Amino acid sequence: MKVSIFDVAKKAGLSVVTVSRVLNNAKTVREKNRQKVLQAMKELNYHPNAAARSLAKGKTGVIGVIVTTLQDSFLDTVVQHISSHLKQYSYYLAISVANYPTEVGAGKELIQEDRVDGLLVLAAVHEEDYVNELRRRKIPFVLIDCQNIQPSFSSVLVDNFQGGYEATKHLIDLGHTSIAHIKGSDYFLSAIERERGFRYALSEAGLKPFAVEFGQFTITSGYDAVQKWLQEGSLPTAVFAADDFTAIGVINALTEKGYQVPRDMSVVGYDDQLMFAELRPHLTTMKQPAEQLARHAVDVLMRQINGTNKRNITVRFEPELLIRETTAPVGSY
Amino acid sequence: MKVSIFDVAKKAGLSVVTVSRVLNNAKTVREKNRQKVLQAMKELNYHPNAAARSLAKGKTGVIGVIVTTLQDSFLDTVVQHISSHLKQYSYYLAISVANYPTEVGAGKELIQEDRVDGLLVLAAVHEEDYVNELRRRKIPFVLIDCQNIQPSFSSVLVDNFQGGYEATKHLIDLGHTSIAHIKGSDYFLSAIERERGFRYALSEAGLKPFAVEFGQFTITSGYDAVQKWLQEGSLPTAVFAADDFTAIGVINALTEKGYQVPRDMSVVGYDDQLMFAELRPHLTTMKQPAEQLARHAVDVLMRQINGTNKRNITVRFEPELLIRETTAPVGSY
DNA sequence: TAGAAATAGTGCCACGATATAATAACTTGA
DNA sequence: TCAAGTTATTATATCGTGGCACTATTTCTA
Repeated sequence: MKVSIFDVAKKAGLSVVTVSRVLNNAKTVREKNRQKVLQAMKELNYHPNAAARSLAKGKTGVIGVIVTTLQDSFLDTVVQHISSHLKQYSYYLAISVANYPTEVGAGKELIQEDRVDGLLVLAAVHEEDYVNELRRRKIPFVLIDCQNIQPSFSSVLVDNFQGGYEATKHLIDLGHTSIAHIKGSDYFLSAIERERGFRYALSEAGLKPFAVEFGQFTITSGYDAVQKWLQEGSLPTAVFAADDFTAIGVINALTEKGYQVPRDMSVVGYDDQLMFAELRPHLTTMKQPAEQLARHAVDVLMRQINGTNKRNITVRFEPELLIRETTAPVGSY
Repeated sequence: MKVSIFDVAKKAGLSVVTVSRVLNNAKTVREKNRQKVLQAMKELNYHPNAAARSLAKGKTGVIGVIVTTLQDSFLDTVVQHISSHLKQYSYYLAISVANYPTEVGAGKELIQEDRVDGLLVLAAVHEEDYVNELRRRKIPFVLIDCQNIQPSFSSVLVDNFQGGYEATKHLIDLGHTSIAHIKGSDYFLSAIERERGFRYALSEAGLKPFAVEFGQFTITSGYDAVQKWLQEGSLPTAVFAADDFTAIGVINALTEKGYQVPRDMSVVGYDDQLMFAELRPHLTTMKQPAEQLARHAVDVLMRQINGTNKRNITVRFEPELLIRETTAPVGSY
């Protein structure tokens, strides 16, 4: 029923081994025979069985991706790029949605049963234990946008301090002096770093924050901050929000009260979430280089798997400021 | 180095077969011995090798999911539910992001190399050929929210006609008589069905549409429709938007021009996209039962794989109207 | 306590490919 | 033309597990 390598060999009038050679691009096959084999494979519509191959080679051709949620366009984008980039290496993608904090040991089974040759860990939070386990088992892995920046791990991430700094600098350059920040959850290093960048930019300019509000990367965070300021009686002229959700919340609250952005307030977000791309006014935001991140992570992982990697390195990419419609020079209206 | 079933057998003082029996939950193992085996497995931290198992059993324990994009919260949610529901069956998830229309034969390799035991096809558009190929190869599959409703395929979907009908009925019940619809791309059956539901509800009430505008499930679609109406000089009092993005675009355009929702216009969306859940005013929308959909699809697929499924059935779920803040009785302000 | 039923164990092959090492077939040069 | 060297091919063992057909042992039942 099922065509195996034997059938191909028979049809081509050669041995199984020769067929295997062709499959694995071994050099020592006469061109004429190679053609015969290819022809036979085609006619029989033969495709090697992955399980048998894995068993014999000790490699699966599968990469596992551990991700806490798919409900985030930045992560989705990264995953999508990982997927397409892996294809170039003829690798497949197995996804384990971790659902933190319920499942801490996500993807464990993938490793234990030797289902994957390597792992990409996305945006994990408390990954130390997990990662040490991987290390102990000698499973190649690369951390993407994780907090753990131990130099002994392969890791790619985006410079959040720089992002916070640039976003704030942009507002300062527009002449704003009354600038607030709405933080992300302190739980995430990214939030802490962005705040640090914010504070640094201000102090560099000899300014003090109008306010620094708590938030959790949600629309509500931005909405509530504005409510609070209104109740207290005064608004800043500019806000650096820890992410696009927060920024949208800010704009939403302002619009609802009859204020306009950027006339009454300039707002900068973070992430360039696709879903908000079309909302008016178009959001000025910090874009993270998802594709670069994905590509680099995959490349590094592949080198680790092939053993051609010398040492582990943390690579830091720069975010990019996208100036759109929610920021304007102070008092320009 | 690597622990195999032999090591476990040795440690437990039993034969390999008995260990294998324990692994496969065969009945004929004395409880005492089963414990001995489990104990040995634990101590050695043994886990069966997936490749060897697949090869021997002819099953992989992996389900493939074909999806066109991860940038949609409805699909994401479905995938996430699939993932967690599969765990109950001890199955893993391999994802193939199709990127329609570039890659039509997505996931082909998954099948050809016997990497999966079955497939879940999400929201495919022109899947006839693809699906026929699956059928020919006798790969179990279930279509989720696909257009193809041939009764000979297993398929689960949400009743879009009903959704369109209910959304519109809600507006009619609120007293609206000037109701418009902004369509989704005609390309999708879901869009066509929702429009049909819309028209049916109106005609049932003896009403005519204020307008039916073209759209493509985007924020811009909604935004542009409002712009157009404003230019033409009059607005409907209510709008049924083909999806939440469109609805957000409508609200966005209105707010920008100083109109308020629902004071000046009632708006109903479709999908209950998570990302908009916190936006004010909270969107009245049609929620699709993502979890039910995922659960049922997985169950059916499992039954197909186990051969306990008699015949293929199309199951249609009902969407649910979530009345929130963007709809109000006509003239209530 | 015999006999039936449940439980364990043995050994061998299959699964579909690759690795290894031995063998065969070509080249090449003097 | 033939030995030496190189390239191509093949037979066989192997990867880790499950299936099968029996046999051996233990436990339960009447």
